Amino acid sequence: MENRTQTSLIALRRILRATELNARTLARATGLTTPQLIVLEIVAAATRLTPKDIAARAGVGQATATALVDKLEARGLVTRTRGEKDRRVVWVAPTEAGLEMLKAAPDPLQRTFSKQFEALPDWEQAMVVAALEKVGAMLNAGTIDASPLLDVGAVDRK
Amino acid sequence: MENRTQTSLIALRRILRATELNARTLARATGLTTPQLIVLEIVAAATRLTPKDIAARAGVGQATATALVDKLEARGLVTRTRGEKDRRVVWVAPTEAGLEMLKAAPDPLQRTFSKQFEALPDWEQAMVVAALEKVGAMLNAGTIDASPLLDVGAVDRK
DNA sequence: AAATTTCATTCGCTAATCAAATCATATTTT
DNA sequence: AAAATATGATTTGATTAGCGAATGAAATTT
Repeated sequence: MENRTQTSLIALRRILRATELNARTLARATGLTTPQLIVLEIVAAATRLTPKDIAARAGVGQATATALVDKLEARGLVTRTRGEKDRRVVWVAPTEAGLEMLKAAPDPLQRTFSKQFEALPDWEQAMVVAALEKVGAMLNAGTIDASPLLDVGAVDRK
Repeated sequence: MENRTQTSLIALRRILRATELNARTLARATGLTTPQLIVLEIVAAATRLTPKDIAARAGVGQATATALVDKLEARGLVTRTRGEKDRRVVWVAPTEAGLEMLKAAPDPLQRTFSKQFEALPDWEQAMVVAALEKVGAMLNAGTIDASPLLDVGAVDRK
């Protein structure tokens, strides 16, 4: 019974796999790619923000954010407006069409999850929440102090 | 309790985020990109297999698998050999250097997770396993759970 | 022997991503 | 005020990933 670690790792992978597949399906359904959809969600959630903010929230570079906004703008899902007070900034906002798109194609994975989660008995909901938070904490603990470990480095450095 | 759904979704996102960051860090440490590393892991776990197998296990097209093997071969991490019996097939196998690379830079996320998981009291291990499996099942309920595709190397291979 | 299937690879194309350079507009210093 | 510096967005140039269709080579089937 020692490979519970294995079992949990497999379960984790299955979760990752499911979300990955979901992203692709969703992308195909909306005609948008995953990164584009993420940006659209970010924009819609904030009602108005700059490319720099988008980059920070999406975890990509500014150049990439600009490129993604280009795509969305070309599709009429977001608009760009020069800042009045500071003309260097650009405000990106969702259009009606953009909001519609999100409403029409809500994240099916989230939907499925929510629906099933809410159907669980109370004790099981509590268990799932506790376990997920535990796992999240464990993984994040790793990322933070794993830096030295990661620099096993020079493996391929020149 | 509407809130618990939210909480669990947030926890899930945190887990996804952690794994994503991990992939990037790891890629940087090894000098390989994430897909390349995945392929290398698959190859190393199987000791010898065809591009077709790789494609199936990595969940990408055959053409993409070929391209990734190209990169790894150019770096001297894997070798290609024509099949003796059936000359259409190509056997891809890890080189010493390839195995070294994986040994030198093992997946830190898995490491951290395993370590912390094993430190948990028995009841909590059981809870985490149960919850992760539950979540996996819930997420997969929506999609068609392609079992062969789940066969992603290292972790779940003997 | 001819047709079909099966693999791997190549080709053309799109998308994501980054770093560095560029351009326009503040803000700060001298 | 003029010059220097800083900031924000974009452009440019490059690499990587990925797909589908076409190609080529080697079985296998008819």
